Amino acid sequence: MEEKIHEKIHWADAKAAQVAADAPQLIATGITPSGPIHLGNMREVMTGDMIYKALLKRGVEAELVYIADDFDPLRKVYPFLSDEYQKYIGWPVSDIPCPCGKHKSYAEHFLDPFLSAIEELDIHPRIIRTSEAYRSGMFTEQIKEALIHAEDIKKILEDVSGRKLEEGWTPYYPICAACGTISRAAILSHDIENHTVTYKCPCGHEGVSDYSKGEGKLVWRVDWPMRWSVHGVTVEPFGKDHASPGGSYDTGKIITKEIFGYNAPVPVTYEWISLKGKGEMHSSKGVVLTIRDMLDIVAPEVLRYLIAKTKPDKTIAFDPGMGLLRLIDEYDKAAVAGESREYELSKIASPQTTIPFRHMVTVVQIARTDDAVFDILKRSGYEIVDKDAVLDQANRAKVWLERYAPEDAKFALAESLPEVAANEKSEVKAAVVAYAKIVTDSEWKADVLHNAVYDAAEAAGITGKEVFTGIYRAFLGADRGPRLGWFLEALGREETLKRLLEMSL
RNA sequence: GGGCCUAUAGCUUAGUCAGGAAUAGCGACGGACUCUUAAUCCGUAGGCCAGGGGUUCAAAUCCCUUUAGGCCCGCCA
Repeated sequence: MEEKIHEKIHWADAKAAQVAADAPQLIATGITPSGPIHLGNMREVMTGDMIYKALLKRGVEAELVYIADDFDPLRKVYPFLSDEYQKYIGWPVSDIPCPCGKHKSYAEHFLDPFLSAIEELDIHPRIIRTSEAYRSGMFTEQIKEALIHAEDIKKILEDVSGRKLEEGWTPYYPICAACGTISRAAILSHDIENHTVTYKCPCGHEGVSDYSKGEGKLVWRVDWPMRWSVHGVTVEPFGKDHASPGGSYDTGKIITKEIFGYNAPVPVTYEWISLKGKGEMHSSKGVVLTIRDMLDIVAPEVLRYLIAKTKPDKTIAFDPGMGLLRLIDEYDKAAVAGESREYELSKIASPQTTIPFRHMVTVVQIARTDDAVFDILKRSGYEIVDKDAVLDQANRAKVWLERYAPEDAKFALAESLPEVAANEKSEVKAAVVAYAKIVTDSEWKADVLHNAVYDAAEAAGITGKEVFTGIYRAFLGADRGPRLGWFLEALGREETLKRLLEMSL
């Protein structure tokens, strides 16, 4: 009897259930720091982290590592680089000078902000730098095997991917002692005893490369399966580009088995994240929202929620405008309900506020100073538990308004009575002034203030709409604005009355 | 050219592996709160499951095909 059980299993738990529970698991993630590390890249690390947490929850021993592929060569002068970088093309990014001069290398320049960002996201992997791994000699035996079995590897690559490699192909690329590039140098001889090869670089230089000292690296399609075997990787998320048949996972699976005697990790393929209206994110094309950019406007748990709620094989079209507000609302709801698995995987131990982000967006547009933010919030009945958390949230709201908010989410408090209000019809002016009188002594509460509008309108014999518009014009010079009662509550009695009474002139 | 993935309500999406009455959220619409004004609560509508064909008692689900978009096969992680 096949009963169809439709209990919802979160993708991270489903993946975690695929691995052996009785053996320690190593989840590997990795990115090449050749440019700004963006939201799309972050999906890899977050995906790994969620599976890691799902494994721990199942009681499986697990570790998360982040492998920084800083030994990869710079491929071209990206749009964000100066032309001077032309001369570093082909160099390992760990050996290229930092663009800003503050970091040890080009690689660290991009790695540093990324590593601090993932800390904020409550992701704490062990960091492995490929350049250090190669130079430590930990791959020596495997590189030796790869060189010895170059023909076998070549055959696997040709069979599985269906392409043709040139005569004399080897999986090892030395770093040329003369030009510094990881080039397709021809390997002339291999001294197994002393783990060295002699090569002839396209630049003309002939030299010796000692692979126990990291004087060269394996080509990606061999490098990857080699690392699985050395590090003991059992689960690995990677982009869909690696996942196609004949792609590097397919070839890696066979290479790691036949050359290195190791079983390929459980694959987790993930889709790209695109920017709504702007297309996919590519650091090389300059279409990028870095993780730092994101954390400037979104709390880390919300970012985690975005990844947690979307299965890895689904494309995410991220909308940093109104879509972001929706996402935050959705997260807040999930947080209040407090029981979904998505929420569990998203929440982190960071300081929280109870203030809805949408409200904060209004508040920061009224407040001129940080202190004013606190005053307004207190007036609106919010308890300030953690001042720093509130200020963080206020800053995110400000940055959001500045960079991503659509025009109709923004308003500006006029310094004095706007012309459009001064020229208001006399009935409306009278009603607005009447409104001011009604609320002068009433309780300063949003719903009270809001309802009083209707009273004033009725008394004046005009519609509520006209009074609303009149009041918005008085403060914003616009016909619409944030929900009035809540807006005035935030603004405060004194300022409200002062401005409204100017309408009587 | 060869291979693969994706397509479900206006939007986001569950369900596809193991075929058995189409999920949910947002939005829209309607209502409630003395109330159209970025809130809350309640309710309603909205889908030939991309198109076509087939297998089956039964298809979003399996097979074939068409269309649209994406990815890989250029050693690029």
